[in-house]
Amino acid sequence: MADVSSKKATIYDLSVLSGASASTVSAVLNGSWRKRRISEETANKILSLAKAERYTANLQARGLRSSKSGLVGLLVPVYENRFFSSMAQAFEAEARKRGLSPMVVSGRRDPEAERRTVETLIAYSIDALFIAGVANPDGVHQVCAGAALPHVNLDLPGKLASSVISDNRRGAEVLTGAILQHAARGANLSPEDVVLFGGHDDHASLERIAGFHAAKNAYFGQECSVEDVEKTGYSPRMTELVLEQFFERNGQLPRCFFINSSINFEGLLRFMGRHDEETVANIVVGCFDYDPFGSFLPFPVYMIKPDVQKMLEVGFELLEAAPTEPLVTIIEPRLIPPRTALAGPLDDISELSVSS
Amino acid sequence: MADVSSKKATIYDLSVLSGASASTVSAVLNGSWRKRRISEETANKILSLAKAERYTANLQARGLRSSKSGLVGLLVPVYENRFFSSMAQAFEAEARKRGLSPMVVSGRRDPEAERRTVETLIAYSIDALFIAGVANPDGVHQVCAGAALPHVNLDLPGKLASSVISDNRRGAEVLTGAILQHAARGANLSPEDVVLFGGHDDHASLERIAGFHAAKNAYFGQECSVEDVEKTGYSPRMTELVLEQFFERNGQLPRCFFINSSINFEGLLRFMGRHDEETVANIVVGCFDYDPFGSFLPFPVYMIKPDVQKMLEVGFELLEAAPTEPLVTIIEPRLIPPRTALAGPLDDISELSVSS
DNA sequence: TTGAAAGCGCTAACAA
DNA sequence: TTGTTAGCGCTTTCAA
Repeated sequence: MADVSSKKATIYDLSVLSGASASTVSAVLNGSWRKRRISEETANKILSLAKAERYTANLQARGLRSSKSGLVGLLVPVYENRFFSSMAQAFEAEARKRGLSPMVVSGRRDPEAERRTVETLIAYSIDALFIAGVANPDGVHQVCAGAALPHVNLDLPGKLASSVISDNRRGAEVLTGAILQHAARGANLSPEDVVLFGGHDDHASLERIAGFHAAKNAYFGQECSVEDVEKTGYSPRMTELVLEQFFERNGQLPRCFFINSSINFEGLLRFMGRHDEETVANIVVGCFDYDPFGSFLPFPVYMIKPDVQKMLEVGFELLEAAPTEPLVTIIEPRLIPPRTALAGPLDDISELSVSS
Repeated sequence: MADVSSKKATIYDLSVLSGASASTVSAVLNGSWRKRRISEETANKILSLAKAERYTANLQARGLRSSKSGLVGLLVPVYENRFFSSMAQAFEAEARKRGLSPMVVSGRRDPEAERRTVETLIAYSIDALFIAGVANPDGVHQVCAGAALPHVNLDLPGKLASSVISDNRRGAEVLTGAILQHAARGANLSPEDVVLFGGHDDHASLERIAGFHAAKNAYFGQECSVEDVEKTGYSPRMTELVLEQFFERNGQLPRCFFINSSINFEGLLRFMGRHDEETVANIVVGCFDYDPFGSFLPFPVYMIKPDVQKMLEVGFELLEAAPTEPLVTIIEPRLIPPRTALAGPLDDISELSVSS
């Protein structure tokens, strides 16, 4: 019977109980016993003993000794956002699938915080790091390089390590095409009716802007030289501000919005909160990010859903392959038409019994 | 100058370089040197050496030796949800404020997964665990007890440890009152116009149902004995199913919805995706959870926002106080009127420079 | 004011 | 097929 004494059992306890040496116990318990040619008999004895004693390995000790902790990190800017939280969800699943333990941390787009949290992860000897959405990629890369930490960039490209990114250009093109087509059903459009809000000078934004312009040029059959991009960074507050300014300047909102991310979309929500429903009654929105609630707002919202699951699969493969040259893999995102609520992680589980 | 050799510096490296012993270096580097009466001079020498060598402590080794890892866990069902992701955000902030490292894991409301992930956390010698939203609290509690792991229940009460929960009853009462008042502006209501969807037999659901009924009884001035609760568990799919059944049975949706959580709300979204906009044109919704996008849907949505920040502050205090008897602390949530987009974590950061 | 030495729980040569 | 031994990097008595 299991000893109920609070202290956790160690391989030494099992060594004494089983009569085998600590190293034999160790080998049995970490699975390397076949290779170490330990008899099935002793293995079984130790295994059942371990179960009886509720043995679980001390992963800090194992990590210290073997200099690999089994921890993998994911750095996101924030959790409170459908894109990054779904990324965290996929990351956790993918990590566990590989017997690794996920550690998700948030850098809050603050270069200081980003560096510090990554340094902390390194202090815990994480084996690898996935980097998604940082304010200062160079700073983080530098820290990784200094610690010789394998890492993969997610959703943003990097020079020092492999990257998995969405097809921002093509996604933006498709998204822009969709809102143009939708809006054109009602009335004639001119180039200044179609404006992009959000983004900055990062790679993703620039690609999306390029795709946005490509689609507009194709639609209008000309090089549109109007000012149709309002950069706001990844800040809801700034997006709201810029929208207010636009509204004041023009007396109305543009007919078609391309919104660079759900974070910027929250800026539009704030604008909506300060104006009546008429103000947004006729707009058509395309957002480069997916949020099920965003999909049902009182105007048509087309969304682009990056394939985070795929991105993480590829990311882990890249990590394992450890190519000599940094590789960039581009993953196709998916256009989500208005009024679409996709299934999520909670759909995979067994339903609870239902009473009325 | 710092050695660029990839291997990380250890206290022994600094010991050699400084001429002091490893134990002295250790004491200086972990801050216990004043107490150990080490001279300011040697301390400073070692400190500057450490900086030059870019020394960072190996936290696995420290943890192994001192049998406290500095890791705190948070178990949530899923990330992809505004409530739990804001909880993760607050948890991380609160943990770092205390010099601890957060590890957030998702149990996917799967009793097996919940146990396993908690066991893994324990294997990494986490110092404490916060438990929020599990399918099988008993299983998890048992694992914690077996490892003598201090833990705090969040958003659900538990017998074995202290709990911090929302005032579900009062919140539900306020929320129900708000939707009743709103809906009454248009037409006369009868008890069967006001229906609760979601939840199960867990404490939170039961309290919310009680608050819901209290508010209805107060409004209608009578004990309403109508069947006005449709339990669906915390499953979008099941919620959708039950809504479809309701719709088929009655030829229309109820006028007023009380939705037990944003997870159930996603079930309503799916229903909406399968029906035209007319079907939901006149409903009034109250949701026990806050989501900024949910707040702007094409019908009035009142929401209750649990005060996760406060819940976590209290949670950590409870952990530190370690009361002999489990304590239950109730935190007031906040009613959010329709069309409200609150500020979030990204608003605290410095804005990027903005170009047009 | 500092150092020597033991050991946290585990892994991995190397012997036997 | 198994055991012995020497650490991984750190903390912590205990002595000096």
